[in-house]
Amino acid sequence: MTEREVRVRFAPSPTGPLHIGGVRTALYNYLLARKLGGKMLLRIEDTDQNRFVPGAEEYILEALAWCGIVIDEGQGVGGPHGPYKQSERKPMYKQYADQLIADGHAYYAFDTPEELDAMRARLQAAKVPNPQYNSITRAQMRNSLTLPEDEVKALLDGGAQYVIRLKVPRKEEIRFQDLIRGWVVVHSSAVDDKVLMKSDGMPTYHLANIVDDHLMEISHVIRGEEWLPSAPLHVLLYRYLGWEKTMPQFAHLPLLLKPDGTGKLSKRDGDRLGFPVFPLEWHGTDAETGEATLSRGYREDGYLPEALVNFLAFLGWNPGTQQEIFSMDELIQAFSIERVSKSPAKFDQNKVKWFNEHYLRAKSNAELAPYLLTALHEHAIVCSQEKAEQIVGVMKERVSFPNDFWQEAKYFFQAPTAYDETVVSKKWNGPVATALTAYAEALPTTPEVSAEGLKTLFNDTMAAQGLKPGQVLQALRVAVTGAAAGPDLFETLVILGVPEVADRLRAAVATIPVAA
RNA sequence: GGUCCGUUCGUCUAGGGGUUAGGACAGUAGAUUUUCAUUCUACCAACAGGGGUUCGAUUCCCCUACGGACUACCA
Repeated sequence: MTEREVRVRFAPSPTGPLHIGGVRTALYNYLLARKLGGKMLLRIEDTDQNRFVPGAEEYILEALAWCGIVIDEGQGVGGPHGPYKQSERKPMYKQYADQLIADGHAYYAFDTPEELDAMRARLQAAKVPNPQYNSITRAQMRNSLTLPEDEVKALLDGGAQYVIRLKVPRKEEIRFQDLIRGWVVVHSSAVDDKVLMKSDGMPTYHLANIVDDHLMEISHVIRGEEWLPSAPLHVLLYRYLGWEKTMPQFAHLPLLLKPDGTGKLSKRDGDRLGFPVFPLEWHGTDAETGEATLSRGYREDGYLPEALVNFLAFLGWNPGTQQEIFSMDELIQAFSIERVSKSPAKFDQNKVKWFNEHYLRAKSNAELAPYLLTALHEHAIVCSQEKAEQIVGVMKERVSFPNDFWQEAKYFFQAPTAYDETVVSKKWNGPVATALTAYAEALPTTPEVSAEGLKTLFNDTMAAQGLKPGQVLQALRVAVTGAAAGPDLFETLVILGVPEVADRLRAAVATIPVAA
């Protein structure tokens, strides 16, 4: 390949929310495009009108944007090769099917679904290993290869329903080089006479895909492994259409597998597995019952897009170095399609979580504060930006998701209504209660409202009470927060503020009974 | 069933004819910490099996097993 502009495309079907495997496919396409200075296209493959799902296209656009995958050309962006939605390109495909027929590489088929079923049943009964419409069986079917010319003409003129099928040669080795797998060789007898044009006048995936990739000057086709079996068919199409010289290079990505059992990760696995398989939340309807369904999304679950992207990039690829943390720009620099592995990868929930914690901790308090503020707002709690930043600052080391901030930091806004039993029973007693009362009294006199200042005051007060700080510390935390564990206690007190701490101490001493 | 693809620690993977088979996540233990978490340190843990080729194979070849994808007028 010399001097050809690199143009890759992500071509999903709008049949529902884009799932995480699709996001990875898009990501690899994007990384390659950027790495090689090429273009990333987005094409919507909606040739199946029955499976169209409203909102799916918008979802795809939003999900890619959230992940930071930028589309250079295509649906939602525009460009010189539009339209980028196949249903809007419908009139463009027929001529290529006609050309194939004229060249003897395709033919009309008039078989009804019932006739096709009957054929398959017949072959099955005859123990034919692989029942298909092919170079052998087409001789027994009703098509323009078996029917007299005038009858075919009459059928076509009479408006009979027909499809156009590719005439796959009987004995031919079809080979192509896959960027990830090397040479792949398939015998043409394993490929059936695929339908190219459906009876509703729409092309099938195979035709539309090849025509569009050609017209859009796609240089690399990077897609999931589920397409590998039909790649030989696509090679045939390029050849018969006369486009073999500019045929894109293929790269078939290994699949993403379910973390538990076996099989590829599917849209349905979401709730069952307890983690999202979609980038964004999806409001759908159950196909059977028609009831509204809600599928979790990484975004709503509190994952940072950079964490998801970093994790996904490493599922099936690695740079060959020990570095694991990569920003999008670093991924672009390091990416190469040759280093994509051949074997499928199981989804690892722990690893995504780890990536998320990493990116969460790397964020500034100012960046994190909005997450807390949003939750606070939902609970009608007013909080300053400054205080929110302080809180996330002490909390970010201990949470996995920004969504956890509210839950973990509740006591900054609400005085405890219950006190941790274990600590109370072990650490709470008369002298401790007295000492805490003394501390509450002393607090307003502290020369310095800082973690250091409050700690010094605490130590001095305890000394005066004849107690060691360690004997009272735990009780202090429980009295103020209700919890047994949390971030640095004196930092917490500073954020709470002296008057509030003093109030809470008095309340605790008044409510917690002293063991006899 | 048929065709195709795949197989290194529990998971993601590095490596590659001669290595103590490396890293990360998880797990375990310890250190630090007023606590939990963080952080740090250590430990645990793998070349699916069988044949070749070779002085030598986890690495190359073949077979078997296992896993997966595909096998629609769905993509």
